[in-house]
Amino acid sequence: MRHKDDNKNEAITQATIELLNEVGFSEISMSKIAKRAKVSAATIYVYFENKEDMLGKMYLNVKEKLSQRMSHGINESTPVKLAFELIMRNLMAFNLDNKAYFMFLEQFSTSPLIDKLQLGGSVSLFNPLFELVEKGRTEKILKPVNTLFILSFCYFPITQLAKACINGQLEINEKYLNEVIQMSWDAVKA
Amino acid sequence: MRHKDDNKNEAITQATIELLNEVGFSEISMSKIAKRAKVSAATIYVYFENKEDMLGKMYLNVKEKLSQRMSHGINESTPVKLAFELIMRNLMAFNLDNKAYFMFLEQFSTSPLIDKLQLGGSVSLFNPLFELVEKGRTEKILKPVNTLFILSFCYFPITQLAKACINGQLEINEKYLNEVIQMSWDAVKA
Amino acid sequence: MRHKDDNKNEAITQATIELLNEVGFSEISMSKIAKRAKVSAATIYVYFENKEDMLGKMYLNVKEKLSQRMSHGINESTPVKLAFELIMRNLMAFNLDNKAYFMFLEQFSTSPLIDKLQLGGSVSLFNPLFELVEKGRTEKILKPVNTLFILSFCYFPITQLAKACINGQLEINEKYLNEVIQMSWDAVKA
Amino acid sequence: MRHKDDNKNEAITQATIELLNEVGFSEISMSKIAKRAKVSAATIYVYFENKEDMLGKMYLNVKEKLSQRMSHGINESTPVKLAFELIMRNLMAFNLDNKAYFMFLEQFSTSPLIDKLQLGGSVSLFNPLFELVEKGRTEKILKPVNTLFILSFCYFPITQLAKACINGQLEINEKYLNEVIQMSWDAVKA
DNA sequence: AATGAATGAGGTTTCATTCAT
DNA sequence: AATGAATGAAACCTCATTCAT
Repeated sequence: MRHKDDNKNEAITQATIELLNEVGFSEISMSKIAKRAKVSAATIYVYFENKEDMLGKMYLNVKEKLSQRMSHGINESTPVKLAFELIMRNLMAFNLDNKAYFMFLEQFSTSPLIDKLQLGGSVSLFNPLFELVEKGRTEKILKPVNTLFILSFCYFPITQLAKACINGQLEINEKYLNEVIQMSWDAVKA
Repeated sequence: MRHKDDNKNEAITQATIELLNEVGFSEISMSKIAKRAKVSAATIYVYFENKEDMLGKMYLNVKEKLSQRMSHGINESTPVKLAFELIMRNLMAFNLDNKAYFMFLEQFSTSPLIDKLQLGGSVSLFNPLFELVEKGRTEKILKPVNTLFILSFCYFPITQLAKACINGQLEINEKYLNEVIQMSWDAVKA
Repeated sequence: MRHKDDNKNEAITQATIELLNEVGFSEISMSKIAKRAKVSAATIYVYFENKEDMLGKMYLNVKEKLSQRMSHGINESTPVKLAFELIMRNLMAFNLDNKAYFMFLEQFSTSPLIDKLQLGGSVSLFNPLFELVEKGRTEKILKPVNTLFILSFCYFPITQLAKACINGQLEINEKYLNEVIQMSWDAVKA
Repeated sequence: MRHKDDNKNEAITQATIELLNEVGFSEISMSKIAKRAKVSAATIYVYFENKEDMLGKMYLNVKEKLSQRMSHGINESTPVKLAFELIMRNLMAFNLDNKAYFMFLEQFSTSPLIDKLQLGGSVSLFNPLFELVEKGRTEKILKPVNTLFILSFCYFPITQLAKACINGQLEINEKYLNEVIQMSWDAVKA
């Protein structure tokens, strides 16, 4: 038998994410993906059970990539405030470096598919950060509010900045980044 | 000539928004919409040019509804801080009262369709609020940052709270609402 | 709106039955049927829900045709023996006059589809004849055995003769017909 | 070179016959067969040239099994009437003991495949019995009619009884068996 | 011998849209 | 205005088969 060709799997994933960015959920199709990935449409079904399975696996895959990048350079001894800033910088960097992944996640996370496939809420993305928040709260550095709120202020404002930069509404800019980080910090700090 | 029947138009809109919430962009179709709205698929083409035209018009329609509700009870003499709080409360109320509209907007706003149809970014949503931010800035009540940032902190955190409530992750709760409003205010205040 | 075109329905039915005779269950396809019937494949779905629905409805349709022809010229006053002979002659005539219908029924009646669609056993074909058998039995003209057995001897031997004629194994022949009728009668008579 | 594995061959045959019974000609496929037989689809092509070849060989194989069982316990000195009865009992026993084989034969024998593969009519099944009929006719025990007719009355009525039993329309029953044998004998005896 | 990978062809069905009434 | 009929195009997916190991 032949080996499974990692290039094919990768080509399919890449093609899917690109297409989803270009045309959206309503217009992607297995044959368009196959054509872009330069494989037969039937080949996709060697790697994935069906379209849903494919999209679901890709979502988990990309979310994992973001998740790892997000906590890069942070460990349990990192001071809370610094960690908070680093997470936001990591997020910004990931989103700008991986525009397609980023937009894919944005689109997927608002789609009913996520519930249908029971791929969990966006919360799970933050799993490695829960301890950090807990620590910040006991040290009275962070506000004594629901962890979800803290994480929201960490994730969404910076994500909006990234989107504005990608759309061309705003130029990418260290000053902007610092402003948003400061604002988010003001929101969550005790 | 007979009149176009507003009931039919409304039924089509309602059916589309419901379906988009239930199954997502990849699974809606003109015939499913027609069946749900209890009209013939051909009837949809009496009211809209084609599928894209239909979705685009609905998006503008719903966005307008949200936009109006958002600035409800606010005028140029409303103090900045109060106005900020009212906007957030209005947003929360709209999202919870109009779950389907809300989720429709969320889904649409991340889709490439929005660029294709040139329906403008989410900025336009805030048009009536630009003056308010300007005023806050000159009065040194708000931070001297890009208006987009101020509005981001006004819109996204509360929206995430609404989503968490709708998903059942959090119960709806005046305390939560106050906490998020306070956090957002801390972010934007000078 | 347009009228439903009876010609189209008929063309689809005819094409299906012909093809099933020519290539069998494993090789018919909706697109082959459409091509032969000179309609779009999508048009078939205007008339039938899906392939199974289509085949099932055709089966009932053809079975009804056979059923009616079978009891042609017979009423409650027809003497049992004559009626028995007439039924067999009617069957033979139907099968030879409607080779395609006949082979379609033969093929369908051995297929698992018939159970899946719950189209009833071949018994129902004989509904109008049950009374006749009952009468024959009370008059002690027929053997006092299960009605199913009587009907079996009425239906299957003559059907085999028809098949042999169609296959070219035997020429069609009044003598043969009489022989089989006589044999069947010897089997069922008291 | 390794030997072909009889177990695999057997598993493939078994899987095919089971599936044909369960879903019919229109729904079997090489991959379903492979999955059921727990081999790779490619393995089937080690044993058979292609799908048609496979089905054809299986048909001949199963028909041979039935053919042998049918004349079990009979030799040239067996009296005609007894032989006739034994054949019918053998048939009944085979069909009930080998439901899947039986239904497979029924389904295959009405399919156009049988002509396409030129696997001969059902006549060949009776090859070993032709002499018996000849003998019966010269001894004036059987009616002086076409051999095909005699064999029809031997095969089809009892087969219908078997089918009715398998379908659950009738319980299996020595009395029923005797009745049908008697009826068939009345049909063929001089 | 045995098999997972790979695929072009084709399967069934639904699509968005137009037509005729 | 409203709609059932009709359809070419395209959707997802499975098919029988071959290839490379």
